Amino acid sequence: MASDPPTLDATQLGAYFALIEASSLLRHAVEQQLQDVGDLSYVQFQLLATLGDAPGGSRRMTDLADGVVYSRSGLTYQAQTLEKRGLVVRARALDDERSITVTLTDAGRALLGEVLPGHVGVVDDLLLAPLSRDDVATLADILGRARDHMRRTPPRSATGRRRPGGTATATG
Amino acid sequence: MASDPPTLDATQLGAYFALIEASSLLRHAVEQQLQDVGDLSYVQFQLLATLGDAPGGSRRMTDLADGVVYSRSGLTYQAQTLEKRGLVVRARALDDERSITVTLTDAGRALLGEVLPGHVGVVDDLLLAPLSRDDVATLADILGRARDHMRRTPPRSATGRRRPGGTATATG
DNA sequence: TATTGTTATACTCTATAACTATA
DNA sequence: TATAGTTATAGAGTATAACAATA
Repeated sequence: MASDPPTLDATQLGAYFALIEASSLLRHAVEQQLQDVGDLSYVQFQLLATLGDAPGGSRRMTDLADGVVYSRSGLTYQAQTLEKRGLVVRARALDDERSITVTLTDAGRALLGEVLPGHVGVVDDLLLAPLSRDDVATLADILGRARDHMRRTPPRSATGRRRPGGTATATG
Repeated sequence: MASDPPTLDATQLGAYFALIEASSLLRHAVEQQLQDVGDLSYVQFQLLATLGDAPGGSRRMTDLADGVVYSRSGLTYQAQTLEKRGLVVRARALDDERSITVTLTDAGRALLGEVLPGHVGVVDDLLLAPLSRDDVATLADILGRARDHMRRTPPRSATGRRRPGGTATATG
């Protein structure tokens, strides 16, 4: 009658831990480089890079949030920070008066260009170096599927699995 | 004469982005569960779990830090927090008077047991669900190699790649 | 001198709730 | 009413530097 498998086998654990630790190490190294070279946090870099890929360097706030930030106020905070530094500009959207359009400035694009080579260098040296061409393709495929699945899967706060029994607080 | 490949090809970018986004989504979901059920941050959970795997539930502070925390003061902070909640105990090490041994308490182990099923559930539902058995094994292999490589690779702050040319600050 | 760990401090970031304005 | 975004605020976490104690 038990519906939850309470454990993972060794392989599953290995995949999970490897994912967490590899991404953590990579992210830490990348953050270091971005901070050193561009005085940017990773989130800020992601926002700039997202804008850099967008047509006209513009995106609505809501669209910008996508996979990068998990709360609206957090995005507002970062957008303000970037705007103060002159890396982006915010303006009301033309069609929808509620929306704000965030646009990459020349300075923002320049900084992106300054930071990018080193960024790529870190990813190259740390993540890609020990992997074959096939490995990289396989990794992209598997993790791509996992990511797509996670995107589709809603947070299950009120779903099934809660805590089993008693009180959760462990002392005071 | 160019030594830095300034870009990644589509596959490499795909692998990198998929890694970052998948791990970010997974981590966010797991953090939510840990917070809800055990009032634990991910780092705190990692520390408890590391102790749970250690012989006698004990580790020296330095050893505990390993892949989890990137500064000593950060570890001290977390260890204090966990100790205040009665989840771990700290005591001077027997052999080396400088060292502190951190030990999981019964309450700590209990909380770990309370949190673990849901934790596994999230990993199962979010990461493993869309993957075949082979995918998982492959993922563990590839990311395991990447992680091992990163562990061995020292941070290259003073190494080769710095910023290319002019000033990095983009405005003020 | 090098290592282990703590403290003080300052800062970044995130999230929640209340709020404004437009659709 | 629902959506887009901001503000106020509070809390968690992190890192640096100075410090004490042991090896």
